[in-house]
Amino acid sequence: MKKGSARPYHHGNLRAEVLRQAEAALDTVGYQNLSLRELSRALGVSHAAPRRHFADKEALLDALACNGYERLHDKMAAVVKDQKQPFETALLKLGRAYVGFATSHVALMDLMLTRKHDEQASAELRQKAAAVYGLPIEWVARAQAAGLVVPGDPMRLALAAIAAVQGLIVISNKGKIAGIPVEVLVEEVLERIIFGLRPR
Amino acid sequence: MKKGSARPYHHGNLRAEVLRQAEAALDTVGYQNLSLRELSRALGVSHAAPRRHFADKEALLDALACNGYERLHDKMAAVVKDQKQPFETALLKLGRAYVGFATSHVALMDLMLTRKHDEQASAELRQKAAAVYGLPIEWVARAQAAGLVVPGDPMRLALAAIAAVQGLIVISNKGKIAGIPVEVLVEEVLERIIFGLRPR
DNA sequence: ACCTGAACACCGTTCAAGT
DNA sequence: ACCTGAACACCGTTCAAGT
Repeated sequence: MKKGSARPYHHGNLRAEVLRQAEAALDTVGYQNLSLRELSRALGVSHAAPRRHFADKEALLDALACNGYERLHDKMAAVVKDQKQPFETALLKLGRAYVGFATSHVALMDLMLTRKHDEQASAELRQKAAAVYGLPIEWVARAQAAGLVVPGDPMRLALAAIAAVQGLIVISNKGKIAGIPVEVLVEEVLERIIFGLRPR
Repeated sequence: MKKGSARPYHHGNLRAEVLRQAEAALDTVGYQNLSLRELSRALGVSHAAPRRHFADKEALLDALACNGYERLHDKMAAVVKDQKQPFETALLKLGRAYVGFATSHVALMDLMLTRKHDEQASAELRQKAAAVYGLPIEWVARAQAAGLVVPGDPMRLALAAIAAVQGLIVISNKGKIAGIPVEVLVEEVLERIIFGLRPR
């Protein structure tokens, strides 16, 4: 193989390539240990090249998290596309989708949660994260309109369900709690919470 | 040579000093950006000195997290010391204590949660974390014995409450969700979950 | 416009040597 | 036993220069 002849000077799609490579590395090294220099090396590019597309490491992490929230939202929105399914079904499906994403993208989810609270998080990231949490809130509001859920601020009512699902993921280790898969536990927990939301 | 001096070089008990300095730095820089060299500098000690007491940076973080779980457990155990208080009261107090600790030690809590899942986390850390989660489980078991909670595995029943409290903390930003203090929300959420645990 | 390569100021970790 | 100081192999970031 001839040195230097393997790649054109202008990579052409470096931004996308860096993101792809970074996410691939995420699950093996964790987001803490992502190295811009190592990513550049893996892509056969100088260590300063990514700078053209990401102002700094934070910007790359932000873009990764943003992309994650986008995919998570798409996945969740898809399972509640059918507006005619029962409220309980929709909420369970949303929980399952969230948990499914979290367990299959552990490091990415970790990054997403961490960056969402960062002072310097982009407005885009905040907006994409809010869209995810908006889905269950919307369904609670819908259920209220149908008289299936006690009256009150839909956001505050949905919070028990959202927090529980989020908490299960945080507490869990490699998708399990005390040996039981989170996929199983999320059903139990959500059913109990749905019961607690019923008009008395 | 018999020494009257309590400190061999610079510090008598470097281990304790490093831990203290590290926790002080935690809330200003976040656990991600803790630097052993900077801690050493602040303590007026060589950058290699802490190594005598902490095998590596992970060991220091592990010790910090361990210490955190110990204090959290003490705080939670104290509020349920009175074995005669009602089940609901005890669970609410446990939730408040957990949230109170988390909101007043944001960076430390972040570290504790992260390290608990780490492959290389010490057995001591795991045990101390488990003790914390054992407290609400114990109270669910107690309530079951009194016929106040539906039958079933106490751990799985307590999980909705534990997960919800944990989730509120993770979702929250600087102790608030949508502008509402987590201290307020945790009461609402726990009351709803307690309702869901009642025998039907 | 996009990328390189040297330079700078930091890290964590190791280790022979000092006290 | 406890700590130092130099050394090593990494970082992220900056910037003049190349294509």
